[in-house]
Amino acid sequence: MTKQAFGKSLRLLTSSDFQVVFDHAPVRASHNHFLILARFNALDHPRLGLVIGKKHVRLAHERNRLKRHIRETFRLRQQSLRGLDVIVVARKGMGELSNPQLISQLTQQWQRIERRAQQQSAHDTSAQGD
RNA sequence: GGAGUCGGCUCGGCAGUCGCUUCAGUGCUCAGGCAAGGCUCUGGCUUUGUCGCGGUAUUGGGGAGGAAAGUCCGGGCUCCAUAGGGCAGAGCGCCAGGUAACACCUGGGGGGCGUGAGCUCACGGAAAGUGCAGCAGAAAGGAAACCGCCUAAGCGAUUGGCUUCGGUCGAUCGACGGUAAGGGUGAAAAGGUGCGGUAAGAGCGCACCGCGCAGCUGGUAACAGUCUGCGGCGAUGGUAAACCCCGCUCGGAGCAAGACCAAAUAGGAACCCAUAGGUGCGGCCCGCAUCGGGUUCGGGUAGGUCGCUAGAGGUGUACGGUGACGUGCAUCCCAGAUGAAUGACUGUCCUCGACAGGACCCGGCUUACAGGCUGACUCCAUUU
RNA sequence: UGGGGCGUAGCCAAGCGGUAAGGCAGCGGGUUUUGAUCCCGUCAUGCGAAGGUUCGAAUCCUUCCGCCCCAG
Repeated sequence: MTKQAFGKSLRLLTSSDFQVVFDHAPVRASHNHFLILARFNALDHPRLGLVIGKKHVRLAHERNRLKRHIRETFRLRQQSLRGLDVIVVARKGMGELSNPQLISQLTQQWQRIERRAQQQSAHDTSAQGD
């Protein structure tokens, strides 16, 4: 039951949190409507940050809709994103996506992030082992 | 029944699962405070009780809009001086009222539109002054005469009769004379129609309509009138969203205002005294503050807390008022986030769901918008 | 969220009540053996959009649209 909660601890809260991820994000997934940046943290849970610019999505209720869906998809697969700080950046045209399109594209990109994070951590541990 | 006008309300419903935020209660944990006791080298250490920031779990409440929007006006609130004086500048503009205030609202007047219910209008002043009107046109403002019309008087030319040779009576022509009817230009050329009048014409005269001024009456007033009198009306053309005049209103910035706690970092901050000069306070001046000197120690970025929601508040009711609204009483508490919350999924029903998301708060205006419910009224048709 | 500014041809722009200058680019032509230079002509719809004031609006007023900047 507690596995799928989404409280304050699962979010990036300060601009320094954001800056750390922007400065060095080894895991990335790019899509032509949005971009996901991720970096390992020292915690046993993931954290999410959102950057939805007014430039790219003009209307406030559209921005809210995007944020809700991003948070929802993140919430439902937070177990597999364990140990990552993630930022989702909106690009132009994201607001034109319908809800089903948005959800399918988001889940695709989350899967890519998970695979790359696994590869990365496997590489790190083997390197440490050597 | 059809067509239409003006309002008011509402913004998918229900069930289940997983989530977000806030408030309250409870359990656990815990920075720390307080009280009492014990030990002690008088620094402290420790036990119990109690309060309890924060975290977490759980239970139960609350959780976007009519436009939350544009930021176009008006306020509250905060700081700047207590928000003051003058100039400059800006806004508003039929009248009366409502209001915290307004550019809003209500009622009334006037113009325009509609058969009507109704709708609509930045609607003070051009008889204080300055300016503007390209092109066209003769002329664009207290003017002028291009074409045209006229030849009565007067003037000039030619000429005839009469003559006492001074003139006098005619004819024809002219425009240097008269005219503003008509033509033409323009957005605009200075009352209209008819009759009279005249050489031709003209408010030149008259009638009716229109206009202006004064009075009277009604109305708080704007204004109105089958009212009375006067004025022929080239008095007084248009433009003030041109300058301007008149009347009224306005100090500036904004919650990223501002107050408090407070790592880092830099050296300053508070109080008293002095006030020439510099700087700041809204554009300027007045005015005020500060820089300067002395004395005393705290100051403040990241971050956090407050401001932050009980209010010109909602609902009901009684009374006053044509109404906007006001007053009294009763009752209710109805978002308060801060990397920023109302969602997702499943099922189901229907009329298949528009525009769209609070960020200090209110009152308006404007713009966007799929529907649904409902009240009052108008016109047309028809039935009984 | 609050505050401020700007929209004139493909680009850079002047004009701010009276038929919208100018430059670059483009197109057509001329000069030249060819090219560059130079000369001439051209850009039917254009003043961000819609209303209003005015005889007349890019210009004045109102509302809307788009873009940019500043304040953490």
